[in-house]
Amino acid sequence: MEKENEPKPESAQDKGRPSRRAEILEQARNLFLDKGYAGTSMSALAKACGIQKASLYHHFPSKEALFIACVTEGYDVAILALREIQNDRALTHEERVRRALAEIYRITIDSPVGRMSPLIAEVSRQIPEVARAFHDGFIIQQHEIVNAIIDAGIKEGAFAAQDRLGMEHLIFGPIVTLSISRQMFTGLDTMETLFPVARVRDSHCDLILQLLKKQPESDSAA
Amino acid sequence: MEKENEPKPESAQDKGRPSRRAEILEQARNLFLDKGYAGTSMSALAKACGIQKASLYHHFPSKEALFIACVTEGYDVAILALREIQNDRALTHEERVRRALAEIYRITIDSPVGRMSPLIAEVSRQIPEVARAFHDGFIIQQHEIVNAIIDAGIKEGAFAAQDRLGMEHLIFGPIVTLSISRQMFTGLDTMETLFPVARVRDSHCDLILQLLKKQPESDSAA
DNA sequence: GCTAACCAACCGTCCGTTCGGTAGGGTACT
DNA sequence: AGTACCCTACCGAACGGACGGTTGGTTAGC
Repeated sequence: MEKENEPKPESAQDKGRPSRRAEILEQARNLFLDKGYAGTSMSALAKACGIQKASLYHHFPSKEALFIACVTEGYDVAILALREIQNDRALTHEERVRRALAEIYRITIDSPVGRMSPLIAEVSRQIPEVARAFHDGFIIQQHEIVNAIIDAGIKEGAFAAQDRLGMEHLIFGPIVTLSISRQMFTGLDTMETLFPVARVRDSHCDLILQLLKKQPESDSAA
Repeated sequence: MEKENEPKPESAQDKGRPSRRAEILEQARNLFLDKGYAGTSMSALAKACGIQKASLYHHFPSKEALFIACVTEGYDVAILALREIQNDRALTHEERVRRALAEIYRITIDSPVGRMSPLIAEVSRQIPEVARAFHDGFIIQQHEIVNAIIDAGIKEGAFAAQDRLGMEHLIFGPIVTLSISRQMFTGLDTMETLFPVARVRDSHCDLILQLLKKQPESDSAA
């Protein structure tokens, strides 16, 4: 029951039409994000797709396999956009940080993949491979790119050398938390006051650059 | 069905014994945090408490009411500890920030209430009052206290005036995200490398204080 | 005529909830 | 002292319905 989750031969989706499989995945992502994993039933998903429940099992062997596909298929393009910013030689170091930050905000708040953190936290105990895939394929990639961008700035003298781990958490922490807060507090009147994307993003970016551009405090050089 | 959720007369728990109601709440919190809302069944909860499922309905009118009690009962003490730090006149401004940060880390990562963000994100659409209660009783309180601590430092010239909204997100963002990441990636080998509580906390605190103690960049004076 | 795609109907299980009942401690009236 | 009564706490059993998953059969395009 645990070892039958081959990710499908993928041989039939190169036709021109959007393919039922892709539509199922999109509807499933919406439902999972809205109701959680256990709160989403295969019957409800079938109804949302306008097909019978049994037809879902033609495309995916189980609910679990379908969920894994939801998580693992889709963050490649997100990472690709970040890589392009990382390798864009026409940008200054500061501008590259600004672009990368803006892109991570876009990914984490607007795209389904970015909004899946609470969902993965929900199922991480029951389906550990989901956490592993999300970690290796998404989190690690993002952290590596940001580290490389900052390292390049330090090597060329544009940035001060701050503590690596602290800077990572200072960059990703506010973005992930903003995304989750906006999911939690959708509909509350104070949502746009406390969690406005554009204002937080700009202010966040300014503060990060203050830290990167300043001379370190003298202590803890290493 | 929505208006019968009075928090119980509370007249019978002043006996010496720990009260069944409190034990149900504790077990429920553990299960909800582990399996999610929809993933936690009343049968499993009853078994964890060592009583019959029907007995749960003697103490709580429904699963939903029980969950609301789980969220709303318990963060009073957490907020109280923060208030004490805020009002401790013996501390320097910098030391007060360090203590407050450390306390928020403790609350958010160690206490059940602090770890409930993904859970609330899961049910916020179906039970909006949970999100409202968590927001008003926990999030807003914490933000107010941190703002007051920083304002006091600014007023006495100890801190530079940084953008309020950005600083809030820079303070709470990494903590909440660290808590959720540690829940998501429990069991992964890189967990303690990428998300170690003590190291992140100390580095985070240093960086925040760098921003508070430095002179602002000259632009955007309010 | 083969096969991928789809469907109606169904399986056993578990869900949240309800019902009726009982054991026991406290009053209160006789 | 006896007993009738109530209340809290709990239990066993069952409810209707929804769950994830399966079956066997039909359709439609190559």
